[in-house]
Amino acid sequence: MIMTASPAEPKPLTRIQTKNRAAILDAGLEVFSTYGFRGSTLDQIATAAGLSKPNLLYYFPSKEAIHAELLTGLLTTWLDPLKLMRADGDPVPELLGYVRRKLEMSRQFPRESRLFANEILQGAPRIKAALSGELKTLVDAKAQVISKWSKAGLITEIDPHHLIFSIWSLTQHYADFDVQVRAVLGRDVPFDEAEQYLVQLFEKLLKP
Amino acid sequence: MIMTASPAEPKPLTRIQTKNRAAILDAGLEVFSTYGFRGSTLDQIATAAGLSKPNLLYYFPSKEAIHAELLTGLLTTWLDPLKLMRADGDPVPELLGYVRRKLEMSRQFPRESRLFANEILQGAPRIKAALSGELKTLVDAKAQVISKWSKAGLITEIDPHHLIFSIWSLTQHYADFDVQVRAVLGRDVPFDEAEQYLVQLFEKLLKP
DNA sequence: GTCTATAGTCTGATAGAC
DNA sequence: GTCTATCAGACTATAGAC
Repeated sequence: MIMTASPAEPKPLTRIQTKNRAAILDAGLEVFSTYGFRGSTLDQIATAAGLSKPNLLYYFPSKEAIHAELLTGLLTTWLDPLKLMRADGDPVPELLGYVRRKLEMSRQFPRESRLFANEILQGAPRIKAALSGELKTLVDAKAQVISKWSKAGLITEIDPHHLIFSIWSLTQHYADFDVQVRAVLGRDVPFDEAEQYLVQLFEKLLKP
Repeated sequence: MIMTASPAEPKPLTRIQTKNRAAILDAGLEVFSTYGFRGSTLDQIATAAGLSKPNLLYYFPSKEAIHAELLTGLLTTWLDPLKLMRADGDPVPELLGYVRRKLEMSRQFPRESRLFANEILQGAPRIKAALSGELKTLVDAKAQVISKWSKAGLITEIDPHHLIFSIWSLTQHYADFDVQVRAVLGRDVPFDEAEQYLVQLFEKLLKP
């Protein structure tokens, strides 16, 4: 009798499995990003995915598992725009590029942004470790780069951590508080206007 | 038999009623601001208030009623800092004053900020009307004031609505995403630093 | 792989004793 | 005014037929 010793035999997924897993994750994103983890139910997710509840639990062992897979998949995507900021580039264009990429994520992935916002707003119980680990490490490294730019006189003297926080808050606002922005403006979120505004803001702010 | 015709006889509350209602509202704020409406349970609120669940429902008819009372009470408080911005004052100090008052609310009432954020993030089902009504009216009026300042050359040319959005997002970030800020900085939220940073940002931005 | 049926728990809310 | 007891429905998750 022949058995491989590998503990993690990577079973290939059938077409139907691939399709259903994708449907569940998309439905989970929709529901979790709207109601948070505790406020979401398997019934909602199953209905949104077009599956029965037991069938959904055939693909994922638990509600936690769906949420966890969404969050871990998301973190990488979320860090990418900041990773792309290069220390050897021109400071202002590098920072403005970061702002633009981040705003673009709010435009294209508002549900992902709200999923993340919900998790943090609710105390980040499932992702706190990654915040003080992976995220802090990356932010600290990039803050050092910004500090060097400041000291070299290439941009104004500025607190690099607060600068990064302000980029996060300003760009994510248009996704996370989308309902409020639309209610106040009386029209859809004008991302092109927002981009112009943010470019104006950061160009003036960063000027030495 | 004498009966007043008044449909809303304002029964005076006993001391114990006043105390218990306050305890329930405080507990509700704590729980709703952490888990959102759907994710919160009466059990949690009752425990936090030091009451039994039936006793809690003696003071408020339903979960909705507690949440509604918190939200309506909050809206006024939330609009006040903007209302205080005067058209006949000096533009830059008036706007910086607004920024400071708003940040001060994040510092002193982070739970209230998160309650509001949760509600909006989850689609604002219980407060959408106030957003397109009362809030929009106030914001539009103040936006006109800012526009006049712009046109008179007292501040830079700027989109007034996006300016207001940016004040909201920057100040509320320190309350709503408090866990993330603390994780990245590795220490408590430094509100004094934040204030200095935001003053620097808006002074540079507003300069004509 | 997908279904029905259901176990076992939690939820918002009520009844009725004290 | 406050409690114990409890309801009906919703909840996550499992068992087992097909």
